[in-house]
Amino acid sequence: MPRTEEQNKTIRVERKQQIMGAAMRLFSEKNPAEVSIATIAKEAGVSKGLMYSYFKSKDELELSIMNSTIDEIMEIFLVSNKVIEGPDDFTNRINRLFDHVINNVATWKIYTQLILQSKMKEFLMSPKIQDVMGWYQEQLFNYLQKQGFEDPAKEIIIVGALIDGISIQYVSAPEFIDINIVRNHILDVYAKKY
Amino acid sequence: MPRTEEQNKTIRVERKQQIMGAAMRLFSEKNPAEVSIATIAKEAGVSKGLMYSYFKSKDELELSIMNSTIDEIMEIFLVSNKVIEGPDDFTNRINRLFDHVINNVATWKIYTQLILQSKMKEFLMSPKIQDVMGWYQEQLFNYLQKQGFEDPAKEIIIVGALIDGISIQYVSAPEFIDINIVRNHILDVYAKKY
Amino acid sequence: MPRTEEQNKTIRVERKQQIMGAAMRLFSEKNPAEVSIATIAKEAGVSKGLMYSYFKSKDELELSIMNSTIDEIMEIFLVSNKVIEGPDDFTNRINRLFDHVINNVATWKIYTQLILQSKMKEFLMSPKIQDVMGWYQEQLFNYLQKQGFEDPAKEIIIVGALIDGISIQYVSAPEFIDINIVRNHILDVYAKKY
Amino acid sequence: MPRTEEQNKTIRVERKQQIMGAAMRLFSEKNPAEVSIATIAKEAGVSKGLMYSYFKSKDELELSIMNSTIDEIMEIFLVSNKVIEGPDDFTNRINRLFDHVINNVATWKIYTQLILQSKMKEFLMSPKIQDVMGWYQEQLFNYLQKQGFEDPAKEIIIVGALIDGISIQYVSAPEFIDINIVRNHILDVYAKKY
DNA sequence: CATGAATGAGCATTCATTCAT
DNA sequence: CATGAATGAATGCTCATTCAT
Repeated sequence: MPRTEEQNKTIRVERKQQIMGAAMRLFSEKNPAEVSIATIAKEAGVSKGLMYSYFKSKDELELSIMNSTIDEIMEIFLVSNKVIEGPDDFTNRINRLFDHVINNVATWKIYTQLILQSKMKEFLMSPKIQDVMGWYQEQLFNYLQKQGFEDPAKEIIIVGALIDGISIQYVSAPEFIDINIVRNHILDVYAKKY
Repeated sequence: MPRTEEQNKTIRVERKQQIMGAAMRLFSEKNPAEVSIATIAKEAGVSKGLMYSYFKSKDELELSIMNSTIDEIMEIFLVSNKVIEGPDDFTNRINRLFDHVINNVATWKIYTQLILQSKMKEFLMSPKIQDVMGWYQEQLFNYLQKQGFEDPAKEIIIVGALIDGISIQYVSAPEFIDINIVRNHILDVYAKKY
Repeated sequence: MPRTEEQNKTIRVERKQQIMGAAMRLFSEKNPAEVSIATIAKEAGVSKGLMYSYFKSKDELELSIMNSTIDEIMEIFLVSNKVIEGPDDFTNRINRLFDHVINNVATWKIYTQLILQSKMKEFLMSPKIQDVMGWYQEQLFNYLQKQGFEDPAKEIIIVGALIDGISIQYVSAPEFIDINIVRNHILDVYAKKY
Repeated sequence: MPRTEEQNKTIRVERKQQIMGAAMRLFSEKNPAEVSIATIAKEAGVSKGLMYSYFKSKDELELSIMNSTIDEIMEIFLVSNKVIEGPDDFTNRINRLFDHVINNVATWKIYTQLILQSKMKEFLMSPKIQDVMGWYQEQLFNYLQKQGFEDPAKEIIIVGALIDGISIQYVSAPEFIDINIVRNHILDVYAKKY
């Protein structure tokens, strides 16, 4: 008795995640160029041939992973598009972000590798990303202004550098880096309630 | 008559730099794994075969570039091993560092890519690197203590994160990032003269 | 639907023999070092890439052929491990051997090439080979003693030299060498019935 | 002061022998195809370039060695073209031959490798070689006839097989083979004085 | 005569992709 | 939907050969 269409759809979604999960695990340890389709297939527990039923090419698989990684990280910042309501909300968001870095080293390793690739530039400059980023910076600007910072634009850059810097250090060597020192510093400086 | 040994040495030194320069240019744009020896040879204007007269393997070439990149960056920090004498000296060092980032984007792009590679971990943990890093942190610690900071160790981490963060942003998209905002921030906070 | 495991096994066994057959044909004419994988693939009627699905490397292919050649030749001598029962049995064995040389020039060409390779020495000195050889010499010794030869050990060396010598001559130029003269000589001298 | 033409000629002859000697040493251990010109040059203590002033190509070098090896071995048999005068002369020739095998394993290793190569066939079938061989077989025939052998042609084949067989065994593993057993056997059978 | 830097064709090997089953 | 045998283009690397010095 053949599977229903519904069942097939479920299988397809599961299989796709299975494959992407395997690929992410491998890509976080090695460069995509150094990970073969055969290796990914084995890690995912499927045949090489089946891979091509889910992704037209290795490039498309890489792109899918890039997209879902970016999406995952964007989601952290967005919190469903709501405005930053005050120091507590800001604190929550920062905590969410740092916790995510700590709990998803693989994702962030991929993310940091990605932003260094020249083919990512166009991607990061795409309207979608720019929109999210622009909106987020606006939120931060308003929040920091409300908090009494003279040059909120400058502070945004500083916070961004701090987060990027400590994240890259952390994913490079999680066992040697105390990421919370920077987290607390950011909260101390930018989430003080007056 | 055959070339003198002197002449051959000169040729070999020049050629080697020619090849390493070409490789650095390409490695800064793409992952080494995605850059073929043939491409490097063409960029360097030499034949594929000659590459192997200067580097036993592609791996050795990559390693050479890793080493020279690390050496170059270490040199920025060391300033002939002298202690940090005061705010002016600190300012000079920070300027030297930021100027180097601005003028050597390729080198720093490679550097940031390198620290994400797992095979680099052992390298960065090697005594040589750890020595330099340890010595440098000691210098910074003493300087920041003299400057009146309560928790110099914390400040070192923050400055490190700031520098790493803004550098990675800058080398990713130099035309969009105003690296000097962070430079001035660091100087404002840590090089104030009392 | 995918092929059954059984079907795949059959395919792999056939293909492997196809490749080894082609390689033996070529190796019997030229030194393995002078025969490229591309040539073997063409002779076998498969793609270069497929070769590596059956043999991890060219070296492994050469080794496989060495092994199967040695095995084939050992088998000639063993005759199911039975003792040499008398002149008739001895005659049969000698005939079997000479017939095999005549009908398998390629195999013997490879065999003679092999015993000259220094890397074969350790192989020929391996316990497995030494066991078979030792057992066989013992059998011969007993037989020749029973036949009334004063110094059977000496005769074994002479017979061995005769066989090796005429074989190498025969496989070098089958059309010019009358191998049966030596066959008859051996039978005349060592299989006379009293 | 430039070298005289005489001196140059001497140098050239010496250099050539130096190179051929080095090549023979290496060829006796490894297949020519596995020995690079660079290796031969280093072993001979000359530059790669110089090799080409003495031999137009690697092939020509191999051919030169083939020729000189064959010449050297032919010389053993010929003894200045004199007829075989009797058992003592025959004994001397056999001894000369066996001693040469024992003292020139490298040469004989090359020789045995050579006769298995298909490109050697035409060489061995060349008039020059055939002449020498023919003449030598005639000598042997006459000698053996005089010694009272019924079928000298058959004996020639047997002696040839014995010598080839024991030689190939000896050069394969000199430390395990007692070549003199065959030498004595040949002398016993074919150099008995009546 | 002598050197070794330089070349490029050729080789072993890998791997994304296809396709018969 | 699922498999893995098969392909062939591309890659790292070697090596005979050339040639400026």
